[in-house]
Amino acid sequence: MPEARAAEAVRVARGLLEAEGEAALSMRRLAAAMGMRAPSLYKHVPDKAALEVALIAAGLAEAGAAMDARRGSLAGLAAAYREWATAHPHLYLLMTERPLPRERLPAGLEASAAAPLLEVTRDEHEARALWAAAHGLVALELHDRFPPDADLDAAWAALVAAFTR
Amino acid sequence: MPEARAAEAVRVARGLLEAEGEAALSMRRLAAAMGMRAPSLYKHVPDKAALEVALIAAGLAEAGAAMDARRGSLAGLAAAYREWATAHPHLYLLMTERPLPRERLPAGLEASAAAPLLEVTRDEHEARALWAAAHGLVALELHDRFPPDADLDAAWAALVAAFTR
DNA sequence: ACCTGAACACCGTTCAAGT
DNA sequence: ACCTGAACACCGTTCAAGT
Repeated sequence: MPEARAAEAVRVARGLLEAEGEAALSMRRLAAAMGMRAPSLYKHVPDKAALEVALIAAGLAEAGAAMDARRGSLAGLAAAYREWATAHPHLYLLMTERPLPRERLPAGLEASAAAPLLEVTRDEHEARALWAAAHGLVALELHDRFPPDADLDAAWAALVAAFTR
Repeated sequence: MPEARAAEAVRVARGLLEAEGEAALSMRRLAAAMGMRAPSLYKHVPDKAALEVALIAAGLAEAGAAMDARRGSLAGLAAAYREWATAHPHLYLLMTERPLPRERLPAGLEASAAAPLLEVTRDEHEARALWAAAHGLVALELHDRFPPDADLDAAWAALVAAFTR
């Protein structure tokens, strides 16, 4: 897919998503931002799902790198996870609230994003539980599901404590 | 809101949501299922958001009751949470993936749904972390985000172990 | 009191037609 | 090769009009 104009579509799509949220990521809005009409987009990109796959892949790589930079400590990884997600809330939710399109993703991407967590846990099952816990805290925060007075720093500390010994 | 026809709208809306998912819960589909056109719905219900609030309130009450029935044991609560959520996947996601409309919800509903978790943890922060962990596992499962060969029973066991002592 | 069609401002996508 | 308008099958919502 990545001919010059397709790469531009992905770049502009990410800007729309991050700046204005999921609702702004429409083929009509994107086309307008590129100076064309929606049908023309289909000469450069197969469909909207392909655009989303490209955004998901980029997000996974970046989030993985952010965690890799804090490799080794559970508390550091948790902080890196929360920071990356809250810095890219709309992209984060796009990455986690639909099935992972594994066959359209670069080989090894999922595994390399998960590696820092596996390193810091006993086994894959504990790594899965830890990932889910971090995801749950982030997702509920991003969706404004906690009471307004909830102390989320304390909740993260409790999570880290639970998975430490 | 709950005049006879409004109550029917909520009932039929829940049927559509649970049977066919979020996309089926449209004002046009709902109206058709009730033998009318979409604009007529607005004589009985303020808007789609009000319908969703009614569904969320019902879901919270039911999930709370399911957990109340397994009060006391962390493992039992975790199992009750997972079972209720996977039995009502579309309603569960509707309940958790948007801000809680607290001012339109029956008083005390949120607190009573949270009570069984508070009972089994050290403090509110640990309760929050535990809820988030359970939510994360459920949400990632419902969205098909785990590898197809992931052992989710083992992940739930690891979660329970982490929060036990 | 209740329901309607028409309309408005949107979606993703296809396709014949224009340059 | 690239872009277009028109169309199709959808959204939530408003409103004047009908019974």
